[in-house]
Amino acid sequence: MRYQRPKGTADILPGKSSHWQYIENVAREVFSKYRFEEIRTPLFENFEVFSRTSGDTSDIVTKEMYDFKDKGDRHISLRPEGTAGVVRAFVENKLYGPEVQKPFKTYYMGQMYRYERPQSGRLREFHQIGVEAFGSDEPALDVEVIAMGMDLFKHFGIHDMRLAINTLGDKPSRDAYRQALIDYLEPHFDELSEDSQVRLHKNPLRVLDSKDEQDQKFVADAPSILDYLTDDAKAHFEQVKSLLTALGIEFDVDSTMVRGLDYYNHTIFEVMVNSKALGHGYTTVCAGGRYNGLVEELGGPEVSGVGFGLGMERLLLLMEATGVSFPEEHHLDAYVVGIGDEADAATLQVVQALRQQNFSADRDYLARKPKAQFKTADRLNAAYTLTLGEAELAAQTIHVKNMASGNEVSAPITDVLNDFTKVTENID
RNA sequence: GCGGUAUUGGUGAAGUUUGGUUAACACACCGGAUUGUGGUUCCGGCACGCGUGGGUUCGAGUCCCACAUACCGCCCCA
Repeated sequence: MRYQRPKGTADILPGKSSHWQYIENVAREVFSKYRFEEIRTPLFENFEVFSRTSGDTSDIVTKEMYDFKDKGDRHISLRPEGTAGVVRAFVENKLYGPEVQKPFKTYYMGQMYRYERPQSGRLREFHQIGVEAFGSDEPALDVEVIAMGMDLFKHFGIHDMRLAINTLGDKPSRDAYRQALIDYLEPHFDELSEDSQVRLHKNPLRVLDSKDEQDQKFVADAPSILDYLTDDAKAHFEQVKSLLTALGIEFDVDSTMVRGLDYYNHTIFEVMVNSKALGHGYTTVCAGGRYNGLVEELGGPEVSGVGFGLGMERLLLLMEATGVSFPEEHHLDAYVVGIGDEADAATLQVVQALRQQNFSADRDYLARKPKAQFKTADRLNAAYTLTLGEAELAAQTIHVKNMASGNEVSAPITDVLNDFTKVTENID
C-alpha cells in the first residue's frame, strides 16, 4: 500500500458511481423544466476571484482556500464554491448583454475544494450542485429559485424538509443593523466567547451564528434585522413571503440566520432536514440567497443574482439514510459460455453481435472451465446463457437458455448473430 | 488550526489487558468431487505479515516515540 489518495479525497467506485449519476440526472431533469442551462467553468481561478467575492474576513478565504502559485507565479486557487466562478464567466462573456434573455438562468455541478479537516460528509475535494439566476430584482425570481430547490429535493425522495428564510436587507438596512448589533453587543464584550469577540468587529452578523452557549444568551435578546429594514427591503421580503405562500410552500422566518459568505443580501434561505445521518436535529442540506452587487464586484454592470448550492456528499448520506432506492442499472442480457479453444473466436463474434443488437453481453476471459463459466453467468444474473462448444460449432448452432424459466433451445448461430430477439421469443 | 479514538488478508474481524515463537473464526474468491449448465453439501487453496519509520527487549501485532491516514468533536460549513 505504497500510495494513498490525498487527505480528504475519495474514490467513487463502480457500484457507487451510479448513485452519483442518478443524482446528476435527476438534477438535470428538474433544472431543465425550470429552463436553467448548464455552465462549466474552470476548477481553478485567480485567487482574487474568490477573495473579492467571499469577503476578506470569511473563513473560506482566511483559512480554507486551496491556493498556490503556478509556474508563471500566478496566484491560483481551486474553487471553494461555485458562484464566484460563474459570476466571473458571466461578466467575462458579457452574458448581461442585450441579446441574452433575462433572467439568465444557469446551473453547475462538480468538484469544489476547501483546505480543512475532513470529516464524514465533508472532504477537501467535494461536489456541489448549484444554480444561479442573473438579471432580475423581482422577488418572483427568489421564489422560483427556492421552489426549484424544494422541488429538487422531492425528486430526490426527500420529503421531511423545512424551509428557513431570512433577509439581510439592502446596504442601508444592513449598515443600520450592523451598527445596532455592535451597540448591543459591545457592553457585553468581555462576556462573549473569544471567537465572537473577533467576529464583533470583523463581521458582527456572524455572532448570531455562534453555537457558544454564553453567546446564545445574548443572541436571544439581540435586535432583529427585520426591525432595521428599509421600506424597499421590507417590501421585497414581504413579496417573497407572499409568493411562497401562493405556491403553498411552508417556511419559517429565522431572523438570526446569516451567511458565511459576505456577498449575500436580501433573501437568504436554507433547506433543512431532520436526519441522524447529518448530525442531530435539523441540519442544512441546501443554502442560497440573493447577491445583488456581486456582478459589479467582479467588474460587471449592475446586475443582480440569486442562487443556491447543495453538497452532494451530504445529499448522498441523507438519501442513503432515508432509504431512497437508487435504480441499479448494470443489467446483463446474455452471457456466452465458450468451451474449448476452437470456440474462442466464435464466442467473441456472438458477444460482439449481441452488443451490436443493443444487448449487454459478456463472456469469460480467463480461459475457465465450463462449470466455472456457468456459475459466473448465474452470479452475474444473466437473462440468457448461450453455450458454444465443439458440438455446436460442428452443427453451426448455439445453445440458448432462459435463466429465469430454465427453458432451453438450440438455434442456428446465424439467427443469434442476426436477430437475437427472435431466438428468445421461442423460449420465453 | 485544536482535542479524542482508531489502523491486522479481497471483506468482517479475534489476538493487544498479563510481550514468547502455527495470526483464530467467518464471508467472499479460486480449484476439485468420472468429460458441458445455475442451488446445496463435501474437500482443498487463499496474510513471509499486523498503516509507515525508528526505538526498547533474548524475543513486539502486542510496550515507547515520530509520521501518515480514517472516524468523531471543536472551528467553520456543503
